[in-house]
Amino acid sequence: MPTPRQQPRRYRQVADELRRRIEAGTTPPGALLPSESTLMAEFSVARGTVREALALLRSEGLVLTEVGRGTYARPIVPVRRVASDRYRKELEQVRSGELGTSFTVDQQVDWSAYSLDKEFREVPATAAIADLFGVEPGTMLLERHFLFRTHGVPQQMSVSRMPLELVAGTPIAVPENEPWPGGNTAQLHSLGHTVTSIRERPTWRMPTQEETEALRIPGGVSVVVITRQTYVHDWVAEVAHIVMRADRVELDYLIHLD
Amino acid sequence: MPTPRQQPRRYRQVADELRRRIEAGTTPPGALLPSESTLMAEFSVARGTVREALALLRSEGLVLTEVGRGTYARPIVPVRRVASDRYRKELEQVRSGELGTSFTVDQQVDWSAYSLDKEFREVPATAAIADLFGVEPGTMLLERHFLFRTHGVPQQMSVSRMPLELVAGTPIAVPENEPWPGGNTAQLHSLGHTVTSIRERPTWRMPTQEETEALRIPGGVSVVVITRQTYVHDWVAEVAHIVMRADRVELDYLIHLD
DNA sequence: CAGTGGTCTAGACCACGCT
DNA sequence: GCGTGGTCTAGACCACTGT
Repeated sequence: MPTPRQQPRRYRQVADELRRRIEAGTTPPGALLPSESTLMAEFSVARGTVREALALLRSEGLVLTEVGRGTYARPIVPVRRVASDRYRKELEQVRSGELGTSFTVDQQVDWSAYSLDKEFREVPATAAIADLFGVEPGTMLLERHFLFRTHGVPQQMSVSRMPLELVAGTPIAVPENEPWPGGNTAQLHSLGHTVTSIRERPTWRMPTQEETEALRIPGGVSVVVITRQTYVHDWVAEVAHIVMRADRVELDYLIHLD
Repeated sequence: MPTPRQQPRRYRQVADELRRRIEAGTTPPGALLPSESTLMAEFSVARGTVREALALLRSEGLVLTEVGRGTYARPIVPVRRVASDRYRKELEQVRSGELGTSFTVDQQVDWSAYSLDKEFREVPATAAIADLFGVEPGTMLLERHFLFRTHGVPQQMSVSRMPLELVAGTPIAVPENEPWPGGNTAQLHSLGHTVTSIRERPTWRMPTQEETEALRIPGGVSVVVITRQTYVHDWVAEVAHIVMRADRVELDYLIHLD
């Protein structure tokens, strides 16, 4: 039996007290915590100890840190539900001729409230991507990089790829046609292909430097990365990687059994 | 335009070099990295700097740390695919009378190779749980805590709840009947209810102390938590929380559109 | 500019795993 | 018992954010 520590670690004591204040509402969402030097004085600990305590709270998702500004309680933000039935809705919209994309469905924003940066490239498939498509490595792809914003705020980065052979010379290969009403589903529909299923594999990790800058992610916040394969029967028509702030999304998958 | 740093941070240099060694195979999976004091000497930096570098690699999932042992490159372990069609398979097994549970389906292990700790409680529904069931807070539930192991190694913790009214006096309320061939699906089937859909909401976070101990999670590894609702038409028959090591699972959702 | 967090140093004592 | 990482102290200089 390990002897329980007589003295709980100081950094945990500090973290516990700060957590208590946040949960009690003494430090309401969005409010700045005391600065590191203030906390050093308040708890009579070294700065390293204060920083350990704050790192713990960051890893719990309770606080965010921004340089020059400070550490603050996680603000309440509307969390975006990324539901599996969004693709069904998208398909219905396409068939009925309505506007929208799965992005606008998730965000519940008007089509007009979002904008995106886009960059198209023609690249050979890496081994990993070729595997997801089920083609030979080196097969040429149209790779489309997007940065979505709502009301000017960056929300989502994605890379979507389609076989170049499929889209070369079509309106899909023209960046100016994005955003395309109805999204991928509509694009494939315009080529005569109806999406039959979508496979999504979500993973979580810390953001890369590029992602931190592009999505303006504060310290301690991780990202969700969804690897998506768009199927037309057994054929993979599109492979995408979608990156979002983990604290702004809630994934929701409904599995029908009957 | 911010001036790019002339001198990259030392801890990043250390992390970059260690990362290079791992990716180049110089430090193969499972191999110990040099100890912190060795790294201090090798790179001529203070211990805090070495520890920052290792913390970065941990957050990237490249290395794991265990006290008294050291920091080592992440070993290659068979990753368990948690596929959405596991419930379909389970339902088919139940109908055909075969043994197994979705856990054994995921793990691809024999029914006999796994064991579990179990603890049953009768508790009133908290507000959050009641909301997931769509009942009044305080409604009595049978709460079943499980710790699954394969070949003795802890793999998964879960808490599964069913309305007490539904299961009181039935074999489901008897702990000795676990593990129950066919799992939840079979249990509900035995009461005359056929599962029609499953809703899963996955989230990621750092493990609690309890989870770290129960699942023997090394430093830097996070957990996946799946909130599951088992539906019989519009009625929620079960609410579960499933906790797994994030580096040992790959979530895989297939969304049928036709 | 003052104040914030980011990085870095150079010590120290401790709990834990292995042999 | 020895070496590992975990925790803690007390300094220092820097970059970034706001006023």
